Amino acid sequence: MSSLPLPAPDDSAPPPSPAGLPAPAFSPLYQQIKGLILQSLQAGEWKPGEAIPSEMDLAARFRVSQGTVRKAIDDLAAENLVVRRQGKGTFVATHAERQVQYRFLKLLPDTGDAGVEGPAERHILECRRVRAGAEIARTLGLRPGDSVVQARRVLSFVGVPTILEDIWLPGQAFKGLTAAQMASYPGPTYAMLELDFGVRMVRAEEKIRAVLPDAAQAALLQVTPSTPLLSVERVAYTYNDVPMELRRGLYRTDTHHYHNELS
Amino acid sequence: MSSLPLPAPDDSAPPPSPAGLPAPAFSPLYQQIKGLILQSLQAGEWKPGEAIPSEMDLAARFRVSQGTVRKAIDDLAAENLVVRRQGKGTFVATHAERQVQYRFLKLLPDTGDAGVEGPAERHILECRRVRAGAEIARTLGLRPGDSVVQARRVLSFVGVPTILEDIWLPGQAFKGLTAAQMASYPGPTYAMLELDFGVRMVRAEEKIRAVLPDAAQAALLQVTPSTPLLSVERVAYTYNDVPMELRRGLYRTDTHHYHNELS
DNA sequence: CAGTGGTCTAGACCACACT
DNA sequence: GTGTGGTCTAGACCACTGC
Repeated sequence: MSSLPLPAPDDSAPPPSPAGLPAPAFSPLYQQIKGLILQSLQAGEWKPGEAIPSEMDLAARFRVSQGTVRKAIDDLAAENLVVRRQGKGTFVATHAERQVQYRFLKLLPDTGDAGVEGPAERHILECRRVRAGAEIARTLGLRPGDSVVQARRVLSFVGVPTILEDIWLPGQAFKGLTAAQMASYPGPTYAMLELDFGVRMVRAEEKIRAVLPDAAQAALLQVTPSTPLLSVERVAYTYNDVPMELRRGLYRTDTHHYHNELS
Repeated sequence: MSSLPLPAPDDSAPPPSPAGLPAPAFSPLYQQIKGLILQSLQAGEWKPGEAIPSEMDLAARFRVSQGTVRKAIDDLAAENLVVRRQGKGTFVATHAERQVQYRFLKLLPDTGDAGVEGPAERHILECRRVRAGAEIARTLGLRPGDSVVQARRVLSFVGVPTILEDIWLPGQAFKGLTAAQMASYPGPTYAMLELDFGVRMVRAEEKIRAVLPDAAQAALLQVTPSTPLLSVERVAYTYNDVPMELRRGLYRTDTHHYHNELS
C-alpha cells in the first residue's frame, strides 16, 4: 500500500499499524478515499440532498483514477450514505425524500401495499428536557445526569393509534428542540433533525420483544391491557457509530405487522 | 448492448424486448453473465460449499474480460448466493457453515454475545404429510389439496424451551422426509434440505406480530397463556423467488430478543 | 449538446492460501 | 512457486439527464 499526498494526513480509516502488532493492516487505496469522502460528509462539506462532486472531480482532487473513486463511492452507496443517479450525479442521502417516507420504520399495514394509508398522524404528548438516568446515559454514550430531550408521541394511521413512542436525544446536540417543532414539521422526524440540527442518522439497531402494556400505555393506544404489543427498542447512530437517539416504541400488530427481509 | 455467442441463447435475465413495449430494456453484459452463472448454480453444476470456476476460467468460458465476470460475481456475492475467499476461490453459499449456525434466525440471548449458549436442542413433536389448506397452498404456490410435509418442533436453549415452530414444505420436493431425519441431522434444517434434497433457501421474508399463545402452545413453551410471544411468519424462497417453505414460529422474548439492523 | 454515472476492456501488480 | 481473489490504472464507449 502507499500513502496519499493529501491535505489531511489520512488519520481516519485504518490506523497505520502501531508497530509490533499482529496485523500489518493493509488498507487499499479506495478505502482511504472512502474515508476522506466520509470526512467531508461528516464535516458537512456537502449537505443532505445535495450532489457531491463528480467522480472525475474527486479523482482529480485525490490524484487517483476514476475507477478507484468509483469503488469508494460504491461502498458508500451500499451503506446508504449516498445515492447514485445516472446522468445526474451522486447525492448525499437524506431522510427527507419522497420515495420512502420512513426509512427506519418497518411496520406495514396488513392489507395490500404500503403507503396507501397515507402519512401517519402524529400527536406529541410531551417533549421536555430531563437528566439522563444510568441506562439512557449508557446507551447514548453520556454521563448520568447529562441533559437529554425526552419526547413521547402517538402515531395513528387512518385514525387508529398504532404506535406509542418514547424518544431520547442528547440535549447537547439538540438545543432548542421543542414539542411545537416536532409537531409542525411535515416529514419524518429524522428529516427535521437533519435540517434543523445537522444530525444525520445513518444506521440503527433494533431489539424486538413481545410485551403487555401497562394501563397508561394501553389507554394511549386504545387497547386493553391484555393486548400483546411489539416492543421495539431502537438505537440510531450518526457517523462513526456514535449513538444519537434511543427510541422505545410499542407497536399494535392487530392491523399492522413488522416486515423484515432476510438474505 | 451486444448478445453473447454462447451455448444457451440467454433467455434468462432480462427479456430481449418483446417488441413494441415501453422499455427497450438495456441489459449490461455483466448481468447476462450473472444470469448464466445463476443458471449453473440452479442446475447444480456446482454444489453448495464447492468452489465455482476461477474468474479467469469463467471469463474464458463466456468470452468476456475478467472484470466483467468479477462484477457479475460481486452481485451474486452481495445477494449471498456465493462467498468469496481471497486466495482460495469463490464458493457456493450454504447453510451448513461453521460461521453462522442459523443464518435466518435473528433471535439472540439478552445476555452477552450470541453462540455462547451453544446450539439449540431440538425436539420434533411431529412430522407428517397432509393436504394443503387454501392459505398454505397459496403461500407455497400450490393447489389446495396438494401434499405438504408438516412438522412441529420445539427449540430449547440451555434447557429452556424458547421457540415453537410449525413448518410446511411442498411434498413434491421433499419426498421421504421423516421426523427421524429432521431429528438426527446435526446442523440447521436448511443445511439438511440442501444436502438431502438439493433445495437451497436463498432468501426469506418475515412478518412479525405480538400474540398470546393458546393453551397448547403455552404448555409446550412452558409459559402461562398470558405471556406475550413473538409470532414470526417466515416464507423462504429458492432461486427465482420460488417459495419453498412456510414457517410459523412463536418466540419467547423473556430471555431472548429479535435483533435487526437497519440502514 | 455537454456532463454525469455505468459498462467493458486489458494489463500490471498485490495479498493471501496452499503445496 | 503457483493460483486465487483483490486493487489500480487508463482509456474507450454507452446510457441517461438536462440545457
